[in-house]
Amino acid sequence: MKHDRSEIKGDARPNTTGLEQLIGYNLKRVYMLVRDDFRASLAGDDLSPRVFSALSLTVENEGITQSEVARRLSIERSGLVSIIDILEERGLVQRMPVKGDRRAQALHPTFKGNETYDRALKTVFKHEERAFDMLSSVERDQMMALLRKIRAGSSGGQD
Amino acid sequence: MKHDRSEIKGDARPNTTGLEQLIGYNLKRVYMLVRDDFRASLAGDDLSPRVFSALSLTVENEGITQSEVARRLSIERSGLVSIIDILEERGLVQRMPVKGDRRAQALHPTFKGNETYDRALKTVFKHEERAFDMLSSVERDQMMALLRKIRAGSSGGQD
DNA sequence: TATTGTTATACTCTATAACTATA
DNA sequence: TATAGTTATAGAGTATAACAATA
Repeated sequence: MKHDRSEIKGDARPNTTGLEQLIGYNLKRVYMLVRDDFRASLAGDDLSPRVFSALSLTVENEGITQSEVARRLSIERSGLVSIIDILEERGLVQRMPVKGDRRAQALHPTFKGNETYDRALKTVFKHEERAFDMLSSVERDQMMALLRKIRAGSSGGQD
Repeated sequence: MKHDRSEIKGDARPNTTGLEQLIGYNLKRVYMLVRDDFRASLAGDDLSPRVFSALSLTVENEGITQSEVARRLSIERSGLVSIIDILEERGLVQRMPVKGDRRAQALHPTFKGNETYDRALKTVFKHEERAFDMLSSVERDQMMALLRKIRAGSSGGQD
């Protein structure tokens, strides 16, 4: 039997075993911490993470199509519909025809959309400041570099 | 207007703006990549991430109560019930009475539970090897250290 | 044939509230 | 009063399959 625990009493087992030794588990816990703070931060502007990210891509890439947004966020086209619906109902984004391809819908931010995004982005910067304030500037750069390296190294993790 | 895009044509905008500059967004994308590979890895043993983590805590802390498992995983007690149900139905874990507190249920791994965990843990190690194989040994240690520092620095992120 | 946007549908994960039996 | 386990329920978030219009 591999798990002979007869010599270990109660909780004396070191946390070098089990979940805590796994990078993936620590990654999950950190992701959840950061996500919760992110969500709470943007709740004031009534923006969910999904809606914020779609707004961001629209503002930063005026005229982008829905399919392209879905591709960049790695979600299904079908799932994006309700997100754009929300942005359009709130007057932050407009669906407009694409000349040359009558299937596609180009997404354009409204003035209010740009304003809302600018405000939200400031909120997000404050959130990042808070969420990672236990890291030094060098450590944050390290973190970003490691995350980018993992994304670049995983097949299909480009965008 | 802050977002004057008149001087930027098409997609020429550098990706130092928007989502890609955020640690949180890169964290999310990496988490999703790793989670998908983790899930696919354990699918062969018919274990979801949730079930695996509960099994892990049970094997590593024989006699742990449901409430304690929920606390350590930062999920609600109510959500744990179905997870333990699955483990018990599959004969991997047994609910047993706690002497001195008749409200509590102590969780004990069965022989099969220990076996299954050992096998699953090997699978998970292979998954981690694969998911982070673009990082050097030093970089993996860096990553782990950074993640632990973030958890330690966030209020309530101890366990 | 393939792609865009869309709808309908279902499934996973999780949170909340309420209940019971104990403490 | 507070806690452990449980049930019922509802809400996100996401994936799949199918469809009409267009390429």
